[in-house]
Amino acid sequence: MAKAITRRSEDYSKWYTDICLRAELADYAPVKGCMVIRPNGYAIWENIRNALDSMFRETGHRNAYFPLFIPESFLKKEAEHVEGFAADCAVVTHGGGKELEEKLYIRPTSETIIWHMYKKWISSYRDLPLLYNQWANIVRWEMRTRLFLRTTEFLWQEGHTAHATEREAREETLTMLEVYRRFAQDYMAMPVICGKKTEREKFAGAVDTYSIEAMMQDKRALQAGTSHYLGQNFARAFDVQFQSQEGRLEYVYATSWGVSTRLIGGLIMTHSDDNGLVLPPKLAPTQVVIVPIWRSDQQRAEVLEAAGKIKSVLQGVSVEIDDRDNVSPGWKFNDHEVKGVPVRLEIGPKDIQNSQVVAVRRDTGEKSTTPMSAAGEVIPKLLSQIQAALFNRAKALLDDNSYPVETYDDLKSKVDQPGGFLYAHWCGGHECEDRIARETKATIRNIAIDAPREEGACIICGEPSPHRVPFAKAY
RNA sequence: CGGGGCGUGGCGCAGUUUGGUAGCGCGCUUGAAUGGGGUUCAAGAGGUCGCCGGUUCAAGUCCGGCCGCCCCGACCA
Repeated sequence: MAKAITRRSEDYSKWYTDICLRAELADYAPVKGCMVIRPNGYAIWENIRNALDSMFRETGHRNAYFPLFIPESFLKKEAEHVEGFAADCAVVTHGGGKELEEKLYIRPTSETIIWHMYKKWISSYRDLPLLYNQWANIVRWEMRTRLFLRTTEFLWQEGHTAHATEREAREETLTMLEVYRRFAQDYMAMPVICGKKTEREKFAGAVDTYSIEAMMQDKRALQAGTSHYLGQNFARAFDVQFQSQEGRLEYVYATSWGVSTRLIGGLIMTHSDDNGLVLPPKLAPTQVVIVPIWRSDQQRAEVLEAAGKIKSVLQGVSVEIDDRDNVSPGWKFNDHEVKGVPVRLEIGPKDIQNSQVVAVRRDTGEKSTTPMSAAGEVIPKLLSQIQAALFNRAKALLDDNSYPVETYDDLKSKVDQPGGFLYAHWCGGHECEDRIARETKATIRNIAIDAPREEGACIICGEPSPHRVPFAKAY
């Protein structure tokens, strides 16, 4: 018996790490806080990237690439931004064996260098909007790291757009938030709540930050994507003005938005179980694995031939035939379970005889028998059923663990056990929010744009509150 | 930065208390049988015990120093 995966009930955090390592998604790199994304993990990232990339294209964006190094002076141009990021940066002081005249920061995010360039490219309303995105790596010197969820270096996508009007920029911010919501729901099978971050939680340099927030199986929140309305902050800092149709000189309005490899952490903690990784079919690198079973060489040939036929019938489905001869079928079952392949097909001599195939769902473990002739229709259908079932299960967890709390004592007693999203009245004041965060470690995840109006009193100060906001502990 | 843990074949660990020929399990290689839920047997390969210094006839083990990683917390996506 190989070493078992730690059970969620025993140690959720250890379980998470076990999944990452055992499913061979990632491994620890020699540098503290850094990880290697292994092919199994990277293939998921590629699927995420491909899906998002086409959604970005459909909304009019183009990809570009900006450099890794940012001159120190750039980072200092926007006051809040430097305060938020400067301390978390890796800094290059030497190059080519000489001390540099100006230090180079490894980008923690690219607003500054991008807005430096936008100044060159924007002079008229005719140059707007600029709708750029880049896929890149960034570095933030975090104190405490966790595979995928928070690593020193990580991969992400950052959109940076420039607009002539506030209205247009605000629309863009919400459009991209909606893209993220749709992606989370349709591809990751991960339901999220959308809304605006509080002042305390917003991005350094933004006017408004919006986020999608998911609930993990331990009922903690995961901020899974952010979309910022930057107003004219960066345009002013980098002096990016344009001449409007009316001939006035105006500062450009900006947005930025991003998701990262953290999404893979979210994917793991949303769907996986004590037996290993569980992946939604739409993002699974291998959607179907065929495990052929044989004894004699003749059976081997027959079974492999049947497996090949099934594979060829499943056009548009990512199918792998596991024909390894050095491990037993039972070993393979386990292996693909740990690695999260959504559907396993077993084909052995018995099945050949009955001209059928046995299908096993990763999410439920349910076995079914399908006539080989029907596999072409049944299997794709099964994959979409799994995709839907995963979403429904996650949605049920989110719904079942979102509930109102009426008093601060109530919140305090429930924030750890049972946990979840605790909806409470809040006056909107920074002090009340801060006290709750300090004393309970629960933060306001976001404020729904269409939060139903409900008059109430702040659970801290008693001042009027127009609606409830969700408090939760977050990753 | 504070607290905890760990550094010994590829991986997981024992051995350190009481100094005396470096071990176990898994994996790997070869062969045979096996094959519908982590298969069995046999034979092999593989280690300057994190680094530097000291004590000693003799150090994985004792002493001093250093380095690194992981986990928990403060910071954050």
